[in-house]
Amino acid sequence: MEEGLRERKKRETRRRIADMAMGLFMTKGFDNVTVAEVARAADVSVNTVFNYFGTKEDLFLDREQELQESYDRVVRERAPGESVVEAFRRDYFAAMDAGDWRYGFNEGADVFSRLIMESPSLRARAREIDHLITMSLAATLAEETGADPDDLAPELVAGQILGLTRVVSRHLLRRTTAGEGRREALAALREQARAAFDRLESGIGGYGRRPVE
Amino acid sequence: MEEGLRERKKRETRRRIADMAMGLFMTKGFDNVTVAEVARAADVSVNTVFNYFGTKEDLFLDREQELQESYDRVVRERAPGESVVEAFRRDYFAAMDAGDWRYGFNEGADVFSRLIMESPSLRARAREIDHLITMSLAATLAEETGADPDDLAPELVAGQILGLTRVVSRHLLRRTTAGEGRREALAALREQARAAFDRLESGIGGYGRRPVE
DNA sequence: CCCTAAATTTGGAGGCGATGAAAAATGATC
DNA sequence: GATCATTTTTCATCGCCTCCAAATTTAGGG
Repeated sequence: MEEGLRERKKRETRRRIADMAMGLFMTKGFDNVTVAEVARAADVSVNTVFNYFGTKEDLFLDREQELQESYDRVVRERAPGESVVEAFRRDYFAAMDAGDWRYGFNEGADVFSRLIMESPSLRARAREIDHLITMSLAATLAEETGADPDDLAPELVAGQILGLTRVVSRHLLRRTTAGEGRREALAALREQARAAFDRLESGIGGYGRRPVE
Repeated sequence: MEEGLRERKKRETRRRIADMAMGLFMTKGFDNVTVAEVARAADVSVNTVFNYFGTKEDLFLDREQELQESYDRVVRERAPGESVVEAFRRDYFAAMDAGDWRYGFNEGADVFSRLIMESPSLRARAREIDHLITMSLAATLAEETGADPDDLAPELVAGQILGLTRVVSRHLLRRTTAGEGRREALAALREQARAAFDRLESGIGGYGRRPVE
């Protein structure tokens, strides 16, 4: 009894709902699709949709929660002699080469991101998830470094690192959206990511220093 | 015709709605107050409430938008020879001494913050405002430093600085909520804020470096 | 097979935030 | 005081979401 009929049907229903929803969102935009519409397309009742997904937003941002585990692993599996930032730098550049979806480097990530940007409720939910992921990473950092519970460093470091990846990846979206070829945009991004990580490592103490008159 | 009766009444109505709303929110919690309730308390119709405030959340977070201008000024009015981070450090510590509400140092900021934390929709809206403020600060930084439009430094620096203030200020809330006296909590916070700004200036390049085996 | 217990799905009623349009009230203007 | 513009109200409606009870489906044992 590895997997009963019940379990399989549940998994299938969940997937059918999510797939139908994504299809509708992609073609019509998130706010122009009602939950009733999704339910009809998936051939279930509205209540069943809310049975599997807490909110309409979760229909769209289903996979985002997996990121949490991914980032935690980057820290935990960093190499001997490697700092946390170095580990993320390595992970980020590897993701660029591999077209990893975690940082928005996959084909079609632009459509996905644009849909989020265009919907206030999706933006809000995405930010909430970002925050949860940051807190999770902070907890992992605190555990890995044996930090004091009152030490703010883990939370600050987590915020700075993830903030960096989000800003840099968002810039890629801006460029491709502006019509620039994906190839050139990625090449330019590599340089900007390098500079960003460098600045993160060496600090921004002198940034924008006003000259003495 | 400095100010007609019309203008005055509008201002009064707006204020009455905001005040009544805040009073209800404080005593019953944000999610336990309906817009209809606010309207009744302010003696207007529901539509009038939405006439003055775009959403229910804006009833609560009315003043937050002023922060934008405030942070921009910190950058623009930094002293000769002073870097951006130094200017914010100075502003932040001055605010601590003055009990400034901008960073949550005023009396009663804890109640305010707790209400935000406890309501998902308020949290979401607060984060959206945070993001807008960060983007505004980034634009100011770009202008002040004459940065290239493709330079990500302004956005990254803005995010790091404001992220720092939010994390540190949130820690004060955690401490006072835990029962610690405001006096001691503030004293401890000073040291933590100093460490946080130092780390921001000098970078986190070596953070969490795993020892070579 | 049949029966029962448990899980899943459904329908219906309703609350709440938000929008839109037309009617009513109020202030401004001449 | 009549007229015009603005503001407020009323009324209708939509969409997300919750709660509850009834109906359906599956699991497991006789």
